[in-house]
Amino acid sequence: MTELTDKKKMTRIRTALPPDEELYDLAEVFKVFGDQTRVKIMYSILKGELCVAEIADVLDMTQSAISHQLRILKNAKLVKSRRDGKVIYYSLDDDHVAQILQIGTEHLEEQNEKGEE
Amino acid sequence: MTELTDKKKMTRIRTALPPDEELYDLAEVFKVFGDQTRVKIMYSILKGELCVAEIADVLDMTQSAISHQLRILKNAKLVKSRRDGKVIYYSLDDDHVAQILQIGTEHLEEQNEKGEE
DNA sequence: TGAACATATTTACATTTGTTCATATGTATA
DNA sequence: TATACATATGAACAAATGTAAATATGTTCA
Repeated sequence: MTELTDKKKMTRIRTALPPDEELYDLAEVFKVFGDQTRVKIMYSILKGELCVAEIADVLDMTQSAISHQLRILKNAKLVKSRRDGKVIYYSLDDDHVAQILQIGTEHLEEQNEKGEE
Repeated sequence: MTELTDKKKMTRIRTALPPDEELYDLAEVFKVFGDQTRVKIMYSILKGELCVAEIADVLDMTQSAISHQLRILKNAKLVKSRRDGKVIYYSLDDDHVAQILQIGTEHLEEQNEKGEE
């Protein structure tokens, strides 16, 4: 007599999952990574801080658009800011941000290699 | 005579960015990570493969919903599948997927610690 | 082959998300 | 304090995204 699914095993796996709240937060963080403009902003400040106007110049977008995305990035704690007079400089908040960008890029490269075979 | 932005510096940074197509693809991958259900699915199969019905059982969701999300995960090459009779088993596609989940979780923990201070 | 089962797909809908334009806030300095 | 400058915000709209219900596909085995 076999069951469709091994209830005990499924319960074990379900119990081992991180709490819902943590998984929710995790998804929220990745959601912030999931936009081309924001990825570009993060890459722009990967090597050093830039102010809003500079980022807008690099990406050739309006100051308003950049400011909006920077707020989202800052709320998610992916970037931090520092004021110097009337200029506000933005940089990546912690090392994990660069790491995630890096591993994501590696993943893409690996998948591309696989695809070429 | 100072400029608002140092055009040469901005051009240098702009030129150093990965090509647009790559940044687009990167954002697309993270977009797939940016959903609670998909994060849960990936965590469910972190330690070993499961079939659709089992995942549906673990997450207490319909088979249809899980199947939809699995297709999105598979298109993004985040999970792979293997058929055994009529059952299809899903597992993480490559090690980067687990790494990204891991670093994302670390990021959250670090930010939570900062917040508690 | 046909019935039963596991998974996939289609369609339609509601919600979320990104962008733009206009305007507001806050800071430095004359 | 008035002005100029750098950045932030609000509202409105278009586009992308997730979900649910119904149905289709593909596989096994009697």
